[in-house]
Amino acid sequence: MPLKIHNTLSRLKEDFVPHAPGRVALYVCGPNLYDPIHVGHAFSYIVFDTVKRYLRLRGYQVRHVQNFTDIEDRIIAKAQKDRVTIEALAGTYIARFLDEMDALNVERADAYPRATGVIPQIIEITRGLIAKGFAYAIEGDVYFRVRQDPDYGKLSHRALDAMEAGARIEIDPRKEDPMDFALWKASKPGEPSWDSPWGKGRPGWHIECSAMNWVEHGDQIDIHGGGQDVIFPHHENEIAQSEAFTGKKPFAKYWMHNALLRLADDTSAEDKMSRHVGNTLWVKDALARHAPDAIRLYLLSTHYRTPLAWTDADVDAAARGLERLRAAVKDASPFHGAPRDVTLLQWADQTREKFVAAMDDDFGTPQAIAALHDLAREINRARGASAAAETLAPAQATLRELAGVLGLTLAEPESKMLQAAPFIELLIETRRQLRAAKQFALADQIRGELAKLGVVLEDGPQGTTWKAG
RNA sequence: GACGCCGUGGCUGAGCGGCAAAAGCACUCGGCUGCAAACCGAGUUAUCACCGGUUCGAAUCCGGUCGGCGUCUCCA
Repeated sequence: MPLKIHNTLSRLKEDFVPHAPGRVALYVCGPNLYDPIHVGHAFSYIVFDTVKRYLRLRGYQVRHVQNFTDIEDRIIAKAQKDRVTIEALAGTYIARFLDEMDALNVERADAYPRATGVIPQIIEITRGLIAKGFAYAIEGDVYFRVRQDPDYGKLSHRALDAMEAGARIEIDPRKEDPMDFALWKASKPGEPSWDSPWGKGRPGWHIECSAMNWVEHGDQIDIHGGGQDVIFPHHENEIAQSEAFTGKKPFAKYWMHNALLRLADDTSAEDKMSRHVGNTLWVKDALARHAPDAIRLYLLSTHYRTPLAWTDADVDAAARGLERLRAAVKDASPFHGAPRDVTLLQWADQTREKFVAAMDDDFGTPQAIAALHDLAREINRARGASAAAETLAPAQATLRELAGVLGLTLAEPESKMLQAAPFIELLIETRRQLRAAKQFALADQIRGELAKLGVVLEDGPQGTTWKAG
């Protein structure tokens, strides 16, 4: 069975066949560096991190490129407001971005090109487009001539004439068509600028992605990803520029767009999370409240093309579900009573099949997660029946591996009570002796008092363990 | 106005023409335990928004209604 991917271009699920067998060129839209990222961004990056991990499980060699847009109107404005250079501003947010991605177990991309790093190529593409009649220069600006591109609108499925009716920005009378967009903008005094054949200026908003793709991947790529909010105009324009410049179609074979995360606010109205609207939850704040695994499990529990409204209560519910998966991969029982049982192995194999079938269908993470829960239950059941370690281990390895495809570590959360550990162990030992002496009232008191301090004791056949509650 | 998306048990959320409508959270009862927790088992909440149609058969397809949402040069 082939992997199927929903392609925004065709609005259909298509069999995935990359240009080069076994290799995938993946480009994911990265952040504009004028602010930290919020969990909506993180959702997109987690989705495509999962896509990448799954492609690898499917045997593909993936080259993943993610851009940093470090020159743009808002960045310039923010840098001026903060009285720093755009380089310094970008550097600050890039460092923070990488830290936050690491924390969320989002694998690093193979390359992180920056818009300001591809200025010569941007100029080259712009010149090429002018030479081919796809662009024109006016007073230091260069615009793309949308009427020259008969395919314009094919990604967002819009007709040029229909769009003009809804245009709500002031029309620049110098442009041949209101929909023509800037490839290069003449710089205003005090703004960062680069020399070009059209005078001092800087890139428009869309051209940098065409240039970075061209530099990192070449004329054509396999998968281009991003949020649904950048389908138009950003990706539409990117296609127009790239295909007009290289003459090769399609620029990207599969366009994947994740639905937008919403944030339920106090009035219970749910709006798209957006830096412009102001209803954002910074990744940093989300990480302060929730474990990375819980955040990922929560975000992936809905299909990536279905809108999701973030609530802390739902993330907490996901965290409790995560506990079951964690419990299943804990150390196997050291008892050797039961014979090695093949039933559990069959469950593991079946889970792998269900997982792959779910992910093959346009990355069906909700069903993939359900399969993981099914396997966890079987493992726990087998352990409850005193299954031997060698029976549990292969199934646990499968669970770990598949959870890993979703970027879940299943690691115990870092204890904030490491300092207290020796004292807790001491209390546990004291309590063990009390229990041995049937002094249950005192033993229960210790357990109860520790619980109040956020330490949960669990008595098992092999003794008592504790965790931060 | 144009182009789309969504409405499934208390909550989250799969399924998208035909096995008893996944899975998680919550809840109830039972097992295990000195008692708990964790885990396991059993179970309760579903007129699949509403109306009509197509079909042997629809949550799933078609038409309409109501409600919610996205994009239409700020946006992951």
